[in-house]
Amino acid sequence: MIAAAGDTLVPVFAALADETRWRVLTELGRGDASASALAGRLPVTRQAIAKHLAVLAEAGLVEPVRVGREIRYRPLGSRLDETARALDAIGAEWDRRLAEVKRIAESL
Amino acid sequence: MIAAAGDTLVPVFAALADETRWRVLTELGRGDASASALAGRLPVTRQAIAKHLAVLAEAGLVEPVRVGREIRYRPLGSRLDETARALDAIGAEWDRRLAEVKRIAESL
DNA sequence: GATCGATGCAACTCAAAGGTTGCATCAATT
DNA sequence: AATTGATGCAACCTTTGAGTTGCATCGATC
Repeated sequence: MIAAAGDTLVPVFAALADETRWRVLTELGRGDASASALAGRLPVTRQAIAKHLAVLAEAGLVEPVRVGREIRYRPLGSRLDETARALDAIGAEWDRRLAEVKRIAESL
Repeated sequence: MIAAAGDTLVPVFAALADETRWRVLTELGRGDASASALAGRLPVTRQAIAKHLAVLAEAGLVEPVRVGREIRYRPLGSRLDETARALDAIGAEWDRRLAEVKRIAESL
């Protein structure tokens, strides 16, 4: 089960591993916004924002919503929830193994 | 609160955003191991493994344990737990905002 | 239908990161 | 003390990714 981590999770972590993308996500957390709108609030060009949004969309963290002639992006919590559960499971397994090692060590 | 994500979390995500590091973590999940031991099981050199372990240790995901003349590494669940909780909180906030938007939209 | 604001695509630069080879060093055992 | 297996450091190569500029295109409004 832990081996399945690499399949879908790595792109999500890669998407979350960039400071600028977090600023994008934080802005989107205040309300859906287009690439052009985001470019007005962050110190990077619109094209850079567009690339970041593509990465985030590919990872399933945001969703494009067409509004008139612009495309707004909406943050999706579901993928974050899945990721959180996966991390919880792995962390718990590590802790379980560590506890077992300690138990055996103490029983000597 | 969501702005605090970038401070400690980004290095963790960066550490988890690499396929090889997941293979290292998976191996460590089977039991503590040294860089040399891991190099024997994975298709990369010992130096590459050492770099990965340094990244993982810097992120607080593994911990070095000296055993005789070798240094074994142990996976730590605590940092994963923290990360999972942070993701949960952010995801919940997004969902809350989305629900509110929908509620307002329906009340028109 | 002309215009204006928005997105889309392509080529380019630059720095960071994964990986390698080679050599130095350190600690435990004999 | 000599040896052997392990870690540590440094230089180097190559690929990836963030960011830019420039131009093309598309869609809504006037």
